[in-house]
Amino acid sequence: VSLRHAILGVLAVHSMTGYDLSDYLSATGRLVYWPAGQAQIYPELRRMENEKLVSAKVAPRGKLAKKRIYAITKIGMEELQRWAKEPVAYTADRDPAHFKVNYFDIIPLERSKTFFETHITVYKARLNQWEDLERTMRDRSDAFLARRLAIRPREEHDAIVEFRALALDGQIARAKAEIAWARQGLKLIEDLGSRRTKMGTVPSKVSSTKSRTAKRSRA
Amino acid sequence: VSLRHAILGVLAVHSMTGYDLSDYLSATGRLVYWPAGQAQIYPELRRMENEKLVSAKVAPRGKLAKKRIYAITKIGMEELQRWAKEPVAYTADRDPAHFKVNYFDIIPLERSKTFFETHITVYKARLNQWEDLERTMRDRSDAFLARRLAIRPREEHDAIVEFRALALDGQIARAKAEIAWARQGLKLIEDLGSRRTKMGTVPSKVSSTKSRTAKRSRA
DNA sequence: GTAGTCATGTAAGAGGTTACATGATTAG
DNA sequence: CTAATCATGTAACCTCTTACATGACTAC
Repeated sequence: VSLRHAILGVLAVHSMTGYDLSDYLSATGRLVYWPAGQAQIYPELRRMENEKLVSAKVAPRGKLAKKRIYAITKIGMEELQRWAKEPVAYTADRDPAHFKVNYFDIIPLERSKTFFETHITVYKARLNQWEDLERTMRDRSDAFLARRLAIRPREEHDAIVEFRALALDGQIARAKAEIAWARQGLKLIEDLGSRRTKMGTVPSKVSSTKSRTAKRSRA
Repeated sequence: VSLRHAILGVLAVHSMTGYDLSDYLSATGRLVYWPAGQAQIYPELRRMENEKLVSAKVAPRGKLAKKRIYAITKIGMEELQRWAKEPVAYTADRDPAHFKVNYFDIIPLERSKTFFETHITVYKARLNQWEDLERTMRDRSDAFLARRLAIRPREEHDAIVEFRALALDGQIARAKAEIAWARQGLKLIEDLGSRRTKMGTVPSKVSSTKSRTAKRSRA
């Protein structure tokens, strides 16, 4: 149960509606990033309200409409701390991308190449995202962090920032590892391409991806 | 849908029962590692049978009992290839361990220390597991790989081994990144501990942030 | 003969995704 | 006036996990 604690983590800093919560959690560049759709948020908030982890204040929106602004309760704060202390449950890491590479011997090399290029693109985007966030955090210009710091004693500020940065470093390290791995993949494809040309068209120099029927055997 | 393709990947090399499949996929040191319980395997096999991706041969087991030995069909092989060519769907990576570190400012340093030590233990075990597997693969002593190679032309053997090794390298790189990150965490804790002099004490009582005024009561 | 393994399943539930439904409010 | 945004939800479905149910077989 981690969505619940992501919600508590946000509400501990700033009360907001379910709509805003979904927005906050799902947007990139957020200190508490745990993407969740409205279909997940609204029912969860109701459950949390029943368990007194959060409290809702019904506020008017315009003339007729209303909205429910959720705030964390004392019980909610305690639950957040209890969960933070608790060890994480390590689940088997099944990575669909890594897994798929097992079967690249039965597809054209061109496809594998595209795969690794996409992989690099995806993780470079994520890397940038995390690095940007860490920067706005370290110079204390992130609004959410500033608010978090404002409600905590000054002597804790360093620890708060360092732990948040460390959390981001975990994501950053992973992204870097994925990029390096994908580059290793591209290198392998190049090597195999110059060695054989049986399963698919191989761009040995510049891409001349015209015919797949070219069959050359070496040695 | 990836369990389905893990199953096809195994059956492409060796026909077996649902029981054996669950065993194979879930055991460490397996080339096709995609842990799945029987509750997942059996219904999936039935669905796959309906779609003609696999075929079952009912074989006797002892005198009265029977078992269903599943084999991959031509359609199944085609589906495996189709899926291998298809790009992977990248989902948001939510890592509960990285996420939790965000909240280490509200728990005792001792707890955080335990967390990182556990993290290192977990990923060292995984690292060993993958490295062992890669070794038994590279020297061609893995039984599953040997069987895979036996049914493929010799000139493909290198590519098969290299791609499987690459897949493992992805897991290995990730494990190494996690270990390095956790060590960074331990170092941070040491630094914070020496700054604070009081090791293992809660920074301050968690107070409700509901009131943004300076209303903090010590319970 | 009993314990552990082989073998096949069902039930319930957690967590997440996609799509749909509804209506008020605000910005241009 | 219209479109985008704010706001709250429901329904269906997918994947995975945990627990339970059943019974035959094998090793000791």
